Amino acid sequence: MARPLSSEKRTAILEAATQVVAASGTSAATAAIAKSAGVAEGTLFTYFSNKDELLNALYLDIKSDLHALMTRSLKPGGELVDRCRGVWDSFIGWGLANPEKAKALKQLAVSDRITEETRRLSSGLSSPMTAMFQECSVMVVQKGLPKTYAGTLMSVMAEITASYIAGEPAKARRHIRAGFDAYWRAIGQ
Amino acid sequence: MARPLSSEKRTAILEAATQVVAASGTSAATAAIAKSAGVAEGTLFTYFSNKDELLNALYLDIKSDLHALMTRSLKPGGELVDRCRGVWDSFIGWGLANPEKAKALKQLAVSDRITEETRRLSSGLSSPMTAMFQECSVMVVQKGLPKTYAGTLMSVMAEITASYIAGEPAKARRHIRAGFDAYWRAIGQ
Amino acid sequence: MARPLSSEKRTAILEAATQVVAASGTSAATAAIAKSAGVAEGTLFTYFSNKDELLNALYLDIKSDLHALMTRSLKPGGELVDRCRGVWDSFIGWGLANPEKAKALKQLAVSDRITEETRRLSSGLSSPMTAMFQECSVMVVQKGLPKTYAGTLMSVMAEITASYIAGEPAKARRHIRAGFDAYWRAIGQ
Amino acid sequence: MARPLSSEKRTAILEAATQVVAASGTSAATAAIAKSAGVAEGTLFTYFSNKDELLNALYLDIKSDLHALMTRSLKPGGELVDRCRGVWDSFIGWGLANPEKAKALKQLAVSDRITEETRRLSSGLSSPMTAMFQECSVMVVQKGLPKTYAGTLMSVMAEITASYIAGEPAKARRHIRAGFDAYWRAIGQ
DNA sequence: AATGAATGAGAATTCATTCAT
DNA sequence: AATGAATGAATTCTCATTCAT
Repeated sequence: MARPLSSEKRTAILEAATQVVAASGTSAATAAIAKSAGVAEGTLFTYFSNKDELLNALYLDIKSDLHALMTRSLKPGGELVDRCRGVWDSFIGWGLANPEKAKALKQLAVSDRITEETRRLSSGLSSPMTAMFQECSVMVVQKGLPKTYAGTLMSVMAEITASYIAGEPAKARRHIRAGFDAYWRAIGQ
Repeated sequence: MARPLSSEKRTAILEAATQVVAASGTSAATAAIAKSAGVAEGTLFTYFSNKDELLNALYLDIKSDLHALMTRSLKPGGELVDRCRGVWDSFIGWGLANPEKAKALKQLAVSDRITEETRRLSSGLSSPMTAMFQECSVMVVQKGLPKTYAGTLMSVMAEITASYIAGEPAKARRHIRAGFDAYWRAIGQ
Repeated sequence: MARPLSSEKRTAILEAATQVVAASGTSAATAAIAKSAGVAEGTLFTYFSNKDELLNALYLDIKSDLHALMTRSLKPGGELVDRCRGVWDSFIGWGLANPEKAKALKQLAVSDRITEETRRLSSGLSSPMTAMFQECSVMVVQKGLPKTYAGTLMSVMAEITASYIAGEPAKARRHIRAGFDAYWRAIGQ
Repeated sequence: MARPLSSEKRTAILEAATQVVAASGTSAATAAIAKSAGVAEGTLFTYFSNKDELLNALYLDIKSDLHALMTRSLKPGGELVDRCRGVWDSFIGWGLANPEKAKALKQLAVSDRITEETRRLSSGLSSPMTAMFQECSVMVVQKGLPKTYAGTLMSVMAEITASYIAGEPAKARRHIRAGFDAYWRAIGQ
């Protein structure tokens, strides 16, 4: 007993899982993840009782990271449009700075191994952001769109913007700006 | 000439694959697909030389189905906005009418088992639609967005619209209309 | 009914089997043999009721070919040593002229799919040769060796001679002569 | 350090493989080998990464065993003929004492799953024996035979001697003596 | 707690043989 | 008789998970 679970090891496993899932999808072998984390195959299972639990934890971990960043970048006050643009910028910036996390997240998002519970938990992560998108909901509903539309749309539009940037890194700034403008035309004022 | 390869059987396998991939993703077992198609495990491999070939064929098959419908719904002439709305409507209508195909397609689209070649083939399927989105490219480029933006954006916006409809089937009409209006604000005129 | 079994087709299958077994051993697929013979997969089974029967027939076929040649080259009369040398020469000549048959035969000889019955049948094939080796048996028995030693030894010594020739084709004549001389020292006078 | 790889288990697998390959050839199922070794099907693959590796390891293992014995029986000094006879005796003795190893070796020797590399490794196993056959090479070359003839011929002549002994075990001594005498007439003095 | 060997239930694929045409 | 699609048992190998050390 004695030795407590090491959070370093847990982190190492999650980081390794990010790389490996980004590269090979959710069918990545747990042995490959353990090896990449520098721990034994069996050790992985003292931190996560099975592969699904690991994948769900990874999903939450990456989402937390993303939301933490976006929340940090959300200075209260100012025009709604400016705050939204700030979130948009940091959202895309995160994807460019963390391509492996972004890729892993994409894989996890479509996997049926991520439970509804996990998805629910992840969407409740960032209250400041939630609040901001709630402010948007008035505009959005006036247009006949569902309340949560602003958040959902930003997520998918940011993603396609990121993929255009991946193809033309030199034009990143233009894509970011034009992408947000399109977004705002769709839902803003 | 012995028993000829039966296109019914090929179709049955593709249909079974649609169901099974929709339910379990691309990790679905070929045995499960064969069983669901009512053929022997080995028979699957007389129609598709291996699993990857089956998945790629399935991707093309579903895409063809979708594009065929959208092309049919594309009456030449008339305002660009009206033609775009027609495509939008039939795109979403197809997803609602073929939820399994839509779900399977989503899984296939993110799988790295679908080759670049297949993706290329599938995007060249519907020339009338390609032409329509090319008409959009002028507007889109004026807004600083990439040439292919109109098609890409419609695809993701239609998809989120479909998911809202799935949650509130009664409001389908409203979602479809409001969704397209948002789309057109983003890229149109 | 009508059409009788075509001996051409039977021959084609045996020839194809020779090639394919030479190349891939007795684990060669019957489908590969049929294809190489230019007949349908199923047709093979109207000529040979199963794979083992085909392999045994092939063994006998090749052995017959070999024995026929050696019997032809056996002119009656003359010294025993000269007749033996004649058989030796034609034995090795056959292997050099029919490398695929030789290779297939080698594979078949060690396979446990060739029955004892087949092996027995094959050794009784050439009576003139049997007679010659029986003449040898006197010498051989005087040396404390088993009666059938002369035939057995020639078979293995010729085979290693052939493999040396395969490595140094230019020295074929010398290998053939020196090989026989060694053989005759072992069992002759 | 968890359970260490057990050399007992490795040995058990190789022994099981010997039996099974002797009985069924190289097409023996890995499952059958594992079962016969008393380990799980998967365990075989922690000791040998695939079937070919197992077969090659088995080939080397049996050859080592054989060469070790023959090397042990090779007392330095004395006449060449006596040393050769010693090797001959122990070669045949090994085959009689280890019929399964002998049979498995025969199957492996003709299989194309045994690589050139493995064959090369195996022939370099016993340097004392190599040296002895090199001493023979002078005699052999004088007779117009290839340098390596002595070793090659002993191998095949011993093998046919062993098979005669298998048919008449009571006459083992006579076969062994007469066989070697024939061998020595062929290549000696 | 950490390790990694052991396990055995699948997974994809092959293939001899059958059988509808 | 000839064809080749259909069959399903068998094969090699993988992998999440367990468990002895």
